[in-house]
Formats: sequence, structure tokens, C-alpha cells
Amino acid sequence: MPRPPLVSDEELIDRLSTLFRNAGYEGASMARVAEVTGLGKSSLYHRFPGGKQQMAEEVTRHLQRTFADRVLSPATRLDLSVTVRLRRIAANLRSFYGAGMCACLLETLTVETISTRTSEGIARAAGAWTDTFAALSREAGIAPREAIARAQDAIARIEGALVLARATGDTRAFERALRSLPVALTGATTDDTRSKQ
Amino acid sequence: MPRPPLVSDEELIDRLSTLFRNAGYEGASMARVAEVTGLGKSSLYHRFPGGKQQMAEEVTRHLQRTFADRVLSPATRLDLSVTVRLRRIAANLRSFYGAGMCACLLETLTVETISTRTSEGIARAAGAWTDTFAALSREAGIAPREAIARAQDAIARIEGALVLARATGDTRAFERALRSLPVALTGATTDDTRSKQ
DNA sequence: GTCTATACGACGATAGAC
DNA sequence: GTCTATCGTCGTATAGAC
Repeated sequence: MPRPPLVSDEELIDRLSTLFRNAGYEGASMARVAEVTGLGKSSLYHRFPGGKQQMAEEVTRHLQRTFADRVLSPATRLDLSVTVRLRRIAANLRSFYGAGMCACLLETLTVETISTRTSEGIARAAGAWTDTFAALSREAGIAPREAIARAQDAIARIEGALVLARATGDTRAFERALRSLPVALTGATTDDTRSKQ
Repeated sequence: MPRPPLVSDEELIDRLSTLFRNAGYEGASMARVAEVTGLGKSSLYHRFPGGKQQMAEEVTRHLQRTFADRVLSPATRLDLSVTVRLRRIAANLRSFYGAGMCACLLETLTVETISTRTSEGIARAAGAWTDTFAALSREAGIAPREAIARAQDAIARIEGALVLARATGDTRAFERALRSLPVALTGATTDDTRSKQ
């Protein structure tokens, strides 16, 4: 009769995700992994035969799912206006990133040397986020190509605000990025650089 | 009679800066440092008695100076209009960041565990950049508080575009961030989230 | 499935010769 | 000022008992 695991798979990947997000790939040493999960190293290699690389891959997948569920899910609430949906997404982003004080895997995992599989996962996550924002922008009447540009620009502003917050401790740019999200994706703009491209 | 160094101080800090920018603090192992500088480890500890931490501090200072000289210097060209100065700065940013494919110390050095002195240097560099942009914005007639907000937002957009480029390989958001820089700091905006703050 | 014990390399840093 | 040789520590990963 197989022995039940001390820590459920759900719990395990959840704690791993938190660690990888805040410490990055190289900062998340096996010692710290063992510490935050309460498991010995051998147990971890039993659950992740591929070692740290496999952990990074599964963390990437898990955070992408979590992001879709806990952040982007209002995007498909067709009963709400696009603006209201974006306001809800902004609120979700605020809590997901701890009001600007939490890092994003896009930033922490792209600095370090990681496997091709993991960086492909990161690229896919960025793509999914962009697609969601672009779809909302199109739904608000923005032309397809400009919708993609607006989506990328909005995400860039959010990510950059997180970088700035980590560097300076000032989270106001993050707050403004969230506040301006509905306008950035749906509103009129004085920025004529997009149409010229 | 003292023996002249194999590599000049200038050359040394320059190669170190390139390495730290692209590999980050933990990725810049002493082995790689020795490799790119052509010096042995002991020589490096002779020139940097404080070890890697001292290297990081001096790289931070050096890059801040370089950034001021090679990127932000048009800001004080009082003979040019603010818009023209910003276009020149945008061009400088493009070459400084390798058209979007080079990382920024703000991103790479804030992920990893570094000394307080170094992170203070990073914060100072971010502050200097913000101050320069905010001064230009004020010069264009923007109110002081909003000028700071615009400066932060413009920097966030640039930094975030670099993150996105590293994650996806798509540098178009970076290009747009540079193109819209003059308007972002000086022009009218439909973004009413700033004044509400 | 989890543990203790350990292998083995890479890390940052140092000693001492030249 | 630079080198070779080496230290101790921590990294990932594994072996084998329970």
C-alpha cells in the first residue's frame, strides 16, 4: 500500500512557485527549496526526477494557469463591458503582484541560464497575456494590429513598473499602470507612433 | 619600478560592465570574469580587494556615468528644443540597449542577492534617470508632480519593453517606447489617471 | 515516499612564488 | 601585477536504508 505524500502536489508546486518568483532560478537553491517545502532533497528528486530544471518548467506552467485563472479570467465575462473587465483584471494584477512588491517570472527567469523548454514556457506565457489584452482591445473597436501593439505596450508598462518598484521601492508607477489600463487598451490616444509603423 | 597592468583600468571596468549587464551578478562567475578580462583570479582580487561585490559596485557607478554621458547628455543642450533633445536621447537609448536586445542593470541586478551598497547605487541610477526625464518634461510646461509621474512611466515602459524583448524576442514594443518618448514626456495625454492621484 | 549520508563539481576567495 | 595551487563552502544530484 503506497504511503501518502507529506505534502500534496498542489501544495508543493504552490510553494515552489512562490520561491522561484521571488528568488529566481539560481537564487532558488535546493537547500531553500527543501526548506520551504519541508521535504528532504531526495524526496524532491523523487517527485521531480528532472531536478531543478523540471521544477522550473512545472512552476512556469503552474503560474501560467494561475495567472489565467486568478488574473485574466474576467476577460471572458461577456456580460460586462470591456472597461469593467479591465478594471477587474487590474485589481487582480494588484493582488497577484502584491501591490507592486512581487516580482514576475518574466523578469526573474529571463536573466539566468535556464533550459530551452523553460524559456519557451516563459515566451508562451507572455504570448497568452498579450493575446488576452489584444482581444479585449479589439473588442473595444481597436484595429487588430494596433490592438496587439497596445497590449504589448500595456504589459511593458506593468512589467517595467515592477522593475522600477524593485529598484527604488516606489510603487506609484505600478499603481498608475493599473489605473490607466482600460484607457490604454480601449481609449483614444495622442500617441501617433503606432499607426506610422 | 612598478609593472604596468596587462589591462587598463578603463578596459577592465568596461569588460566587466558588459558581462554584468548580460549575465547578472550570479551569472558573472569569477571564472567568466577571468575569461572576459584575460586576467587570473588573483590579479582580479588584487585590483578589486573587495571581490565580486566591489566589482558590482564599480560597474554600477561606471554604467551610471556612461549612461549619463552616452545617453542622457543631450538633455542639457539648451540650444535644441526639448522634443529634439528627446529624439536624440531615444536614439542613444536604442544604441545603448542594442536595439532592445541588451539587458539593463536595473533588471539584472535587482533579481539577485547583492550588497546594500550596490542596490543603493542601482536606486541612485534610477533616480538620476528619472530626474533627467522629469526636468525635460517640466521644461516643456508640465507641472512638477506630473512631470515626475511621466518620467517614471516612460522609464517603466522602456524597461518593460526590454523585459518583453528578452522573453519573446520581439523588440517592437521597445521601438515604440522610444518613438513615443517625446510625446510621453511633453505632449497632451488622454490619460487622466495621473491628475487624480 | 522519505530519510541520512555522500559524491563531485563549481563557486568565491586566499597563499605564496615570481 | 600576475601567476599556479589550493582552501572551504555550497551547488546539484545520487545511493541505499527504512
